[in-house]
Amino acid sequence: MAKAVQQRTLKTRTKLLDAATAVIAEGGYEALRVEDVVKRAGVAKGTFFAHFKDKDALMDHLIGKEIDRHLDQIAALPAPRTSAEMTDALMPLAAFMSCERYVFDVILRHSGAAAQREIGPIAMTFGRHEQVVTDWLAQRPFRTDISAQLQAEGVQAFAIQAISLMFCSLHNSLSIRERLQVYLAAWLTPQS
Amino acid sequence: MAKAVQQRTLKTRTKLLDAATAVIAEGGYEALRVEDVVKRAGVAKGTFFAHFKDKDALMDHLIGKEIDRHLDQIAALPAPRTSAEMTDALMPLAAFMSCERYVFDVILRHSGAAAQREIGPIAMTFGRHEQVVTDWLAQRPFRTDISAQLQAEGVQAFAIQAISLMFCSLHNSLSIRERLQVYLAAWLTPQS
DNA sequence: ACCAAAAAGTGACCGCGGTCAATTAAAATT
DNA sequence: AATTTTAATTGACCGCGGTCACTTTTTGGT
Repeated sequence: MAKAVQQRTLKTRTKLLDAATAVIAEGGYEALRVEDVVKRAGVAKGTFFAHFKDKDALMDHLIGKEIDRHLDQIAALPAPRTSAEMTDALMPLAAFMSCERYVFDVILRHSGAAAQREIGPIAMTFGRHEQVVTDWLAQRPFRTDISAQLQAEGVQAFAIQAISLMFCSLHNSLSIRERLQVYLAAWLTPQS
Repeated sequence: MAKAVQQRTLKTRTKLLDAATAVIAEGGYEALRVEDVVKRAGVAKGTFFAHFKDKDALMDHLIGKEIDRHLDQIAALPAPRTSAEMTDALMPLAAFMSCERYVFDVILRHSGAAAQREIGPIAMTFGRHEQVVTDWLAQRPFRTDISAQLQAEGVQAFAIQAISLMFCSLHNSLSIRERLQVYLAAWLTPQS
């Protein structure tokens, strides 16, 4: 069996990823065209699709990597003691997720994988995110009537909602931070 | 000024919508091709795009209409007295929203409109949904430490989350109903 | 009834994601 | 070293959403 992958493959993949990163640096995620990427990488179009199932898979990879970077930062933080602290801790990630409408759409599309086999980078980060928040909540329980895991799922749901409403003209009076703060307070420290 | 729209226009529009409905009835939303629709309607391709900004606008219209139908049913219901009753009341809508992965994606993409002018049918239904739930909550408060409006926003966030996780292999042990039931109980009737 | 202006409709064309039979390069076998 | 086998790459091609200069139809004014 040994090495089934050739170095050539890795080199091509690196060229493609570097080219994609450069294209995105110039025009953002939405403006990325596969044809631009392959031209820049100096390979044929078909080669791209031998490395990535489709354009979405490339986005999944790149955006997933970026989310992971933010999660590294978040995981290194001490467990927040209040819902306000938790809001602050989650904000950098939320800011990235909302940097482009297209990026947010890609994230939502990939947040859950239909089949066990197809769990991609972004879906992985959602699992990781849930774990990080669950660990926080296990350390410093905000409310005790429901499990930390359930609370973490709620935190995720509210983060999505806060970002969604930021893109909505009917509800854009509050910033993501302000809205998330209100949600988390109501969810993690109910007063009745 | 008088009538700027000709009957011809309405007739063509009807033909397009009927054709689209027929195509969807045969192969579902995801399989809809604009070319099939115009062929069936007996008009040219360009005509389609004179009536709908793009394919997404057609989907927005058709799916929005379907959601509205469900909201009519829901609005006619008496205000639920428990979170379990609310879950039951919302389930038919949730079932439609999750009938196809593609449909759910379209709904998420259109749930908020970027500009005030561009509020489409689906975005309207989200406003209406929020209003219906807010009215319920105002009648029979579940918790009183936060506003009915805020509670309604949370209900929406959890409904989305419950559907999302149904499409996710990592979390598909529970049905939408079971998961939504747990969420709403924790959100509307916290015990601490 | 006639004509000019406005509205509606047409279809060849383009952009771009994605495919696949053919080609080339690398590894395995003799 | 020559040959077979397997992996990687290529680019012409396709499908389908979307555009636009042009034609046809309707309308409103005279």
